[in-house]
Amino acid sequence: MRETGNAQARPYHHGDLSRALVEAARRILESEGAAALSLRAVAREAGVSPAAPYHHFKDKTELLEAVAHVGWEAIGEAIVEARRSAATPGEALSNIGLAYLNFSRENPALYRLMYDTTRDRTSMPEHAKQEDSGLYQVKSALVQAGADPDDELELQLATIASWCAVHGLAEMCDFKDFQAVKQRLGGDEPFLRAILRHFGTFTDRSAQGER
Amino acid sequence: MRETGNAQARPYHHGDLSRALVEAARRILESEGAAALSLRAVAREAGVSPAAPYHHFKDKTELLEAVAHVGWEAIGEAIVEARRSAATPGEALSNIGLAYLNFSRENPALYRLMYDTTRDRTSMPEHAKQEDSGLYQVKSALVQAGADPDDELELQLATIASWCAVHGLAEMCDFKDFQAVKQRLGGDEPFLRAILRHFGTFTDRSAQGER
DNA sequence: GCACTTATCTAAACGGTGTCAACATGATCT
DNA sequence: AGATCATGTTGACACCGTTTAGATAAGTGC
Repeated sequence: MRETGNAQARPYHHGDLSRALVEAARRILESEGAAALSLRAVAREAGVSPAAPYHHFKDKTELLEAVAHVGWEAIGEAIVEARRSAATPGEALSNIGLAYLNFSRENPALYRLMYDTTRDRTSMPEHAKQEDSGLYQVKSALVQAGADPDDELELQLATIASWCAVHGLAEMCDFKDFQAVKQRLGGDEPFLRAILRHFGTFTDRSAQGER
Repeated sequence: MRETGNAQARPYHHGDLSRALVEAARRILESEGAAALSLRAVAREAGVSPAAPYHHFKDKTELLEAVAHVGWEAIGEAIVEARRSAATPGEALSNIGLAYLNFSRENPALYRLMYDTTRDRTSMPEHAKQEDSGLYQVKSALVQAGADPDDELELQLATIASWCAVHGLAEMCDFKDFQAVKQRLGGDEPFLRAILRHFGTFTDRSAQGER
């Protein structure tokens, strides 16, 4: 009954709350920050009682994980897109890094939430393990940029290093201490590119030195 | 009055609570984790009422910052020591990185707390800005390892990159996804060394390729 | 149509939290 | 001595995550 309007199933009397809750959470995260993201606030924002979410998520944690999930999907899409639009393999690598960083700078609270939930489980988000996911695109981009595809160990090390480096940069890139350097380089993006270039794993291995 | 026993000033009737609170917090952090670190729990552990801490710290945040502070001091000392015990400039660089990583692995909850509080202020901990602090030792170690001391910009970029990379690795190094690689390399330390070697900024610039 | 089951939501409560105002205590100073 | 001020306690407040019990509405079988 009712128009099935929004594409996905809307099962019972309220409309599908779980989606509404996740969206409410994202809204709060953007407008008021992580400190204001209480279960009760999310329920309030969605117009239901504080206990309602417990019929859709066993925990506050589980709700946050759902929010993080959509975040990982979004950043994954941004990465595939960034890679596709690159001219050279070397550019693809730095584009991936830049896409990751742009996402984290545009959604800082969401990115922190994403990372906190994955860190609590001490394991990569599920997407990262699927070939088509956009997160482990780094590995194949490394190969295209000149890494030896037969040296699996070396490849994994380079991938892990890339991941760590770009995550660290994502968390620190807005530190005030870097402002002077940023200005000297002419803005945020040149700064990020410069730092990426210092990470061994984001540089072009095929020797013609991009850009 | 009373024996001045523990070296430092113990001003009023209880003994100096602020130090006791910080130590209580560290104890809780180690034994029960960050989730259990409430102001009330800290007060309980220190044997005072829940409101007592407010005469020494204006906030829970301010108490946590004090805890983080002693953490930064400790990691700084570990870094100077690690650098001192290095034979070559290249070894000094990787030793610094490794000391940082060892500290974060031995005190995971404390390290996370340290980083969370500095991140909330979006600026490096104060120690990092002092020449003798052990944190900006990276810069001078880079010079000794072959970086051009006159190119201030390049030097700062390399330092920032090192910092970001090692922080990212510190946060991710216990991910289960890396266990296979670790085993293949024969343990945690070889793994960490290998990743460090992939960070452009931690490699020896003086061309003789350490180890 | 009906009863019955099941999913969903509400109301009310519990223990825990950060914080504050009011008050008590004891050290220090003149 | 008394006054002052730093330090402590008590008790309250609003908010939090979570659970229990009960209301309501949708789907299912007759």
